[in-house]
Amino acid sequence: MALGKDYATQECSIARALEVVGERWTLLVVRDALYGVRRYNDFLVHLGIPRAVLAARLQALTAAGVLEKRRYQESPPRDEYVVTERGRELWPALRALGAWGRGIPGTAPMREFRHVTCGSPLGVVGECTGCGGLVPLEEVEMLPGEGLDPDPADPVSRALLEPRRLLQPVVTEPV
Amino acid sequence: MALGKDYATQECSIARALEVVGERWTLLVVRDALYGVRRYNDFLVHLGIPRAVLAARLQALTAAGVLEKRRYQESPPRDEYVVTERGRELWPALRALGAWGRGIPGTAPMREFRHVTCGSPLGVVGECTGCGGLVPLEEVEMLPGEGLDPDPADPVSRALLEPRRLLQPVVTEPV
DNA sequence: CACGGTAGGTTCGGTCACTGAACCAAGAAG
DNA sequence: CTTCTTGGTTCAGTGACCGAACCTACCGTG
Repeated sequence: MALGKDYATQECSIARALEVVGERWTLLVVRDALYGVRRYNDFLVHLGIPRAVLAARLQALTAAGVLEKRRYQESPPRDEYVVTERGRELWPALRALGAWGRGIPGTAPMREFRHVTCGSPLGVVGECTGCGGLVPLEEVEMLPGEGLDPDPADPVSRALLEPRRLLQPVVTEPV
Repeated sequence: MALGKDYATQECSIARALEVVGERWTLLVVRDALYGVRRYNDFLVHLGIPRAVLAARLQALTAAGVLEKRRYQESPPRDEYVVTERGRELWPALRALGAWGRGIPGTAPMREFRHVTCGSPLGVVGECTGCGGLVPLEEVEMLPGEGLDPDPADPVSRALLEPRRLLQPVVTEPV
């Protein structure tokens, strides 16, 4: 959103959160990071975001402490972006937004989320409807819903078709 | 964000939610509406938003079913914007974002939220830490926090300094 | 060593949304 | 008849976003 000037005058935690994650694409980048996407190229093909914007968002999120840039191989040097604890704390907000988005008319649910240790579906804010408490991200299982394209073009979407845990790194198998 | 083209290709409830509430200012308008702000002029002075943008957002939110335009006096004809049930369902998402925003370093908490019938503070997603369940918006009491300017310029901010329930209409007493 | 491929960017011109200020209109108040 | 209030619309300027092209290491192959 390029907020700075205006939102800064808002005396509100919501406005300050939006200063960090309120710009276009930013929350979708965080969503993908929580789904296990880590590499520049994977974000790129999965989101369909302009390269310059992606670079700016990754840098801003890293500066905000939501992502962490980490060298995963030396030769050739390659970095990946991993969500930090601070980034994981955005899960309830993303989950609530997603739950709200499901209520938009004329659409089928895209993904289902389950507490893997007890099998119950998640509530609107990521709590377990079975055992009641907030579910650690590692115990959240993501399953494809009926609204999802069964044969997507990009390899990241294909990898995300499998039932999988949150945060589990996406591996894009070569075509 | 003016999403349309790009986000439409995203197969994700979060992306679809952001199509509706992801543009600049939109979530802050909804926040104000949940706080009890209803009139064009009150949104204007409280948010410091350009008039054209406010008009566009109010119209878009009304079209999306988040707000409802309602005639509150006939002569002269005056309308107010009231949150619908669909709009109230955004509260968990806003609450989660606000809770996350409180964790941004270098800031004091702006507002506190309490379950008025039992006095316990609200958790990160609007649940009651005392009695456990999700709290109906009418039972949420909002109190000023230490980070809040004790003598703000605009009448809406002054009205929101008082402890008050969510959704309770803001009355801007004449100066 | 030339050549092509991959990962991760930067640069650049065009477009579109946001911004602030000015203007407009219907009624009420004086 | 003039001014004030409420709720807007119009308009020029600016800045963010867009897609495409280009750049830089490095690797693998012949």
